[in-house]
Amino acid sequence: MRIGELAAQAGLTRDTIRFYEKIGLVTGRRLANGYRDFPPEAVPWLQYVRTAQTLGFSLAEIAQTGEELRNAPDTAEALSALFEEKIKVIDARMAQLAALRAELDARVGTGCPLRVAGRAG
Amino acid sequence: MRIGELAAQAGLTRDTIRFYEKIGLVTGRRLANGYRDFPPEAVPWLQYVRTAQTLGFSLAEIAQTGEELRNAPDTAEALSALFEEKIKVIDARMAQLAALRAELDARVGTGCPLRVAGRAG
DNA sequence: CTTGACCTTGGACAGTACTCCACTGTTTAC
DNA sequence: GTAAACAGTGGAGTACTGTCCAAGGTCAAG
Repeated sequence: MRIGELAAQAGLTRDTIRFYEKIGLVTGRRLANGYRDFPPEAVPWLQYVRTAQTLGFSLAEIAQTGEELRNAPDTAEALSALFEEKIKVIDARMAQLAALRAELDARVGTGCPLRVAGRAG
Repeated sequence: MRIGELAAQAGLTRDTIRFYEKIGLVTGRRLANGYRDFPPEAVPWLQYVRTAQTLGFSLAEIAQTGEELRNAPDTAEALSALFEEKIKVIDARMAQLAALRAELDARVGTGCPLRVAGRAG
């Protein structure tokens, strides 16, 4: 598919996709006329990019994930290991969020001003 | 306390703290000689800032939270409302994380390449 | 009174992630 | 064939979040 359609389906602008291509976040071949031609998988991939991004991963990190996936041997194990690694990161982040949530929750109903308790130091 | 001590205790550089002061993220008074003088609460506050930041909140958002807290009437209700609002944001973010985690978890053990399933659009 | 550690300011620079623009080429519809 | 919609490139500009530097002021110790 061409860049306009990908942009529409992924909810991005053409400029953003060109930028993503420049930094290696998406790859596509070129048609004879010079137009970019993206595979259909680019759509869910860009959606994944968006998700990962809102979770605090930089585009460089996400691009590297994609790179690793492309370079990984076709064994399912490589993919599984990568996914498990990501899951660990996510779990850590969720724990952080839970801690912050508990902080705030404890303060609801009290007049206690903003002082983050816990390991100060 | 002066900027150097605050920087050491908060694990930041003096430049970063000056930058934070410039954007209203921390406030302090000035000594007669022009030196900044921060209250002890600045330490846990900056730790909170760090936490909130890694969770995806921009410095502007965090600064606004601090602002609202300072401007809030001294009723505990205002604080509670603010905290509850933040909790909602955190819950939403955690839900996102959980969704992504489930995505990845489902793919562990399968050879399924990176295609984010679900509401493709 | 000098030295060194600390502080001040202003401004330049950097990395990330876009966003916009001008100018040009290609395809599609009429 | 012409206009509209789409595509290409290169480069400038923006917002955020710092980071570094130069030139200088302040303070405690010796």
